[in-house]
Amino acid sequence: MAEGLRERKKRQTRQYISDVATHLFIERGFDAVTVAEIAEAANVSVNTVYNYFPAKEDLFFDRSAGVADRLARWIRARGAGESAARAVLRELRGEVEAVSPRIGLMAGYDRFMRVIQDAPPLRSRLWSLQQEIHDNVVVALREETGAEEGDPLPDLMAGQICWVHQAVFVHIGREMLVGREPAEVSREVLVLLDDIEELLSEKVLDYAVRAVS
Amino acid sequence: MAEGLRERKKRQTRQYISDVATHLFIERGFDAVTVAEIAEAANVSVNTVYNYFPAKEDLFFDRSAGVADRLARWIRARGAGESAARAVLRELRGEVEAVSPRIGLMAGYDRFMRVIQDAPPLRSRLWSLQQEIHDNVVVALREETGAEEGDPLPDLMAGQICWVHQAVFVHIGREMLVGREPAEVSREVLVLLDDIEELLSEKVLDYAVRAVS
DNA sequence: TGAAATTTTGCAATGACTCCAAAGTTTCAG
DNA sequence: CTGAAACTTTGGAGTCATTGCAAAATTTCA
Repeated sequence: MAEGLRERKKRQTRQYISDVATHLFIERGFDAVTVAEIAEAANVSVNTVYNYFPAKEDLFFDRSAGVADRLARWIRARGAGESAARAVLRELRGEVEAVSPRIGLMAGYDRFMRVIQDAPPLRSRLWSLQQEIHDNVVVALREETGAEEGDPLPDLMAGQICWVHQAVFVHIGREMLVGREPAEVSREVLVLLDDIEELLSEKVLDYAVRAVS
Repeated sequence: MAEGLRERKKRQTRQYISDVATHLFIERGFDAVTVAEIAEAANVSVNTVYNYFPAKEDLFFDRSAGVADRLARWIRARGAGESAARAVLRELRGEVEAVSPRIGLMAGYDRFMRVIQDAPPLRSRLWSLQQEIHDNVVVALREETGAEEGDPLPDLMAGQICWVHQAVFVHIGREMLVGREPAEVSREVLVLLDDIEELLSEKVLDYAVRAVS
């Protein structure tokens, strides 16, 4: 089954609603846009909006699907002889470096941040996203290290690793909000990543090293 | 001026409303209690409730005033030759040890956690509380170390220090939710604190050491 | 004791979100 | 091609948090 008309239509509708909403939010702010307005602008009923999105905040974060297990994925995909933390550091560096060439990726990121900045509900959502990331990392670490049931270590390690990720993005967000240039920010973040790595203990940097096959 | 009748009454009313609300939340859960019910149970109008508390969640967290600057206070009050991180570790140990004798302090803490557990809005509030704590720590560290304007170190260090605090409380919360005995949990947390300390790098443990007078 | 300051309250309104049953569409077997 | 089954969209009514406003009650103090 390729994909029925029904499926395709649903996905399009969903995408369209989310796009329209995001546009409106960026234009006028999260609070200043009512769900009713979004529905009207997207040519659907309010109920349809709620059919796709459980809450208003989800309209804004729809594009961030796949973010929740980023770190866990990176960890599982780490190379032989590489630890969980080092894998995450490497991937982060890669991602940040990849921005310089294609700066376009970050265009508009500041307006995006601005919306979040002054909408408490959106910030809450970001936090629960962090929580999800953390939980996924814990699961990954448990599986990768075969830690015992009550072992608190995977949890602590996940905390450290997620902290790295979070520190980077909070920093990026802050800089973008102040209007810094993407290229400059990306260069600066590479330095930050070095600082961060220096702050991690050997224990953390060497946790969950994948056996060299 | 000692304190007018008006002031006293206000404080009593506030306290009473919050108490009534907390009781109801613990009895039936956050969602299952409407602000109107709380108002009625406290013999005030709904508007009066909103006079004192900006949002429903604040009714539950009113008692946690003073929590926001705990860490910052601990850091500022650290002893000569002691670093910020070590001060926090010491205070945390002290607090945890102090629980064993007076176990009463933690009675009911599990029901308290339960309410938070299944009320997303309450969890959000906890997160913003963490954020407040973090921000206060950053300010404290900046002042104590005289770090330069753009120096990202205080922020990173604050992240590590707050992580310690958070790890401890998340752990306590989880254990209490599972119905563990307070005394047992407290003993276990002391071990956890050792694990945590071992995970911190020297850099973190030795940041912002107060000069020996 | 009475006017000024402050708090409490009632009323009305907005907006997010839920429930339900009535259309409207799409799918698919016959 | 056709009609019933499955699914989506919609309208409408209702709950609840939260806000704004002006009247009513209370407290303060000269």
